[in-house]
Amino acid sequence: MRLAELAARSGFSNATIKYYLRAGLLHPGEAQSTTWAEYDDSHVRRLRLVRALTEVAGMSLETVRQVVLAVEEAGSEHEARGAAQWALSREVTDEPTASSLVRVDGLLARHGWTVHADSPHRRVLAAALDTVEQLGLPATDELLDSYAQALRPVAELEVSRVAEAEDTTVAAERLVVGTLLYEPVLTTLRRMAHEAASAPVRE
Amino acid sequence: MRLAELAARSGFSNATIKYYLRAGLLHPGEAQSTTWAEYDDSHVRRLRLVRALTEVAGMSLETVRQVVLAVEEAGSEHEARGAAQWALSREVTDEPTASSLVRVDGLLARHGWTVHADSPHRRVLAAALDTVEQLGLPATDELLDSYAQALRPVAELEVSRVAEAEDTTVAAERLVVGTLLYEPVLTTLRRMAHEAASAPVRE
DNA sequence: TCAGATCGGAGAGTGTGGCTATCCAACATT
DNA sequence: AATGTTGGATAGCCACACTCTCCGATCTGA
Repeated sequence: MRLAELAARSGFSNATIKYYLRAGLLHPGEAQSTTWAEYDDSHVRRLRLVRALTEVAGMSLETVRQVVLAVEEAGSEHEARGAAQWALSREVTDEPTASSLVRVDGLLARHGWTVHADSPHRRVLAAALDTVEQLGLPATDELLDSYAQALRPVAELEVSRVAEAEDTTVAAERLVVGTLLYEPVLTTLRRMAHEAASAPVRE
Repeated sequence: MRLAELAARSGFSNATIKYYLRAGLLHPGEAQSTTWAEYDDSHVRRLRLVRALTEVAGMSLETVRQVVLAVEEAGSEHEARGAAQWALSREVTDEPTASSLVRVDGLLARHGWTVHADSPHRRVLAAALDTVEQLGLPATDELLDSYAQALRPVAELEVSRVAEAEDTTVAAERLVVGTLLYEPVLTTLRRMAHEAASAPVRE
């Protein structure tokens, strides 16, 4: 299909697709002549992915580009996971305090979770703990433990579903999409659970 | 304290604080004369809240403003919850499909959750389900049920902690801050759980 | 065959968000 | 009275995410 048809199918404007091509968010079509390039389903899927990551996950185009490149270059599911995690973790501006890092490591140890020592999540989580502490709402270990305990079966189910994927590229994409796109599902459900949990005292 | 001291204590620049005052993110200080206004701890706390909501929760200043106003005007915890939820829910551009709304309602019914019929979360969740479906990663009821089941005890613990608050304003603030600021904690823990759950197959 | 439409590509322009810098009159300080 | 600082208003700036305009090459219909 030509660019115009890709635009019609994806719902993006002609100009926006050109912009995404320039920005490296979309791989070029197969040039058939100077004025003719063939785009296929992979381009449609990519555009859907970009839309999902920007609109649902609220990511910037630059972050989307890094995630997309990481997924593309990954030769294995493991590699995809590592690259995607690096790309997904927000830049933590403030260095986390040592005490928060210790708390994170303690949490991991209590639950027997094996996480890479230089995994970005350790620092991201520690920084998040610092922030809530500064606002006078310190997270108790009890709360963190309940989070960890609740998430373990969920994570196992999710990982097992990703592992079913046929192809490496599909698996990598599924991993990233699943991690990111289910986050709004999870947080919205949590807010609903709050509403439900406080319902008895409602008017 | 004067504006300059508030700037020094909060870490924001003089100019930025003036900008926040204009934007309605920060309530004015008590004017002592034409060139002298008294700021207090409430201003320091507010600035910390703004920083937390923008930097950690990634919210726009306009959204922060709405949340802050909602919390300020709330006369009761219940009111604060309603106002905050309205403000917190992202603008859902696409209308959710009817079938997703049915799935959401089914989920709520299965778990006995009471949620307001016009709660924004129903539509937000349904729209999120539509999105993952479009990307070929449909959420099974099994997955949604496991999310809901995992989150219930967590939400109950969180709600009980908020209920301990002394003052209505403090309770409202705590509610919003808790809901929003613990989201990164939760999502980061989920990503860690993924890493831990797939560790056995790591190199 | 050839005039006009369409294509892909590149650069400049646009609008919004989040600050930042400059100016100003009023006041406080020495 | 001279100087410096304050709060308030206006305008400017920069990054992001497009969007518009132009261009030469090529495809298409009569």
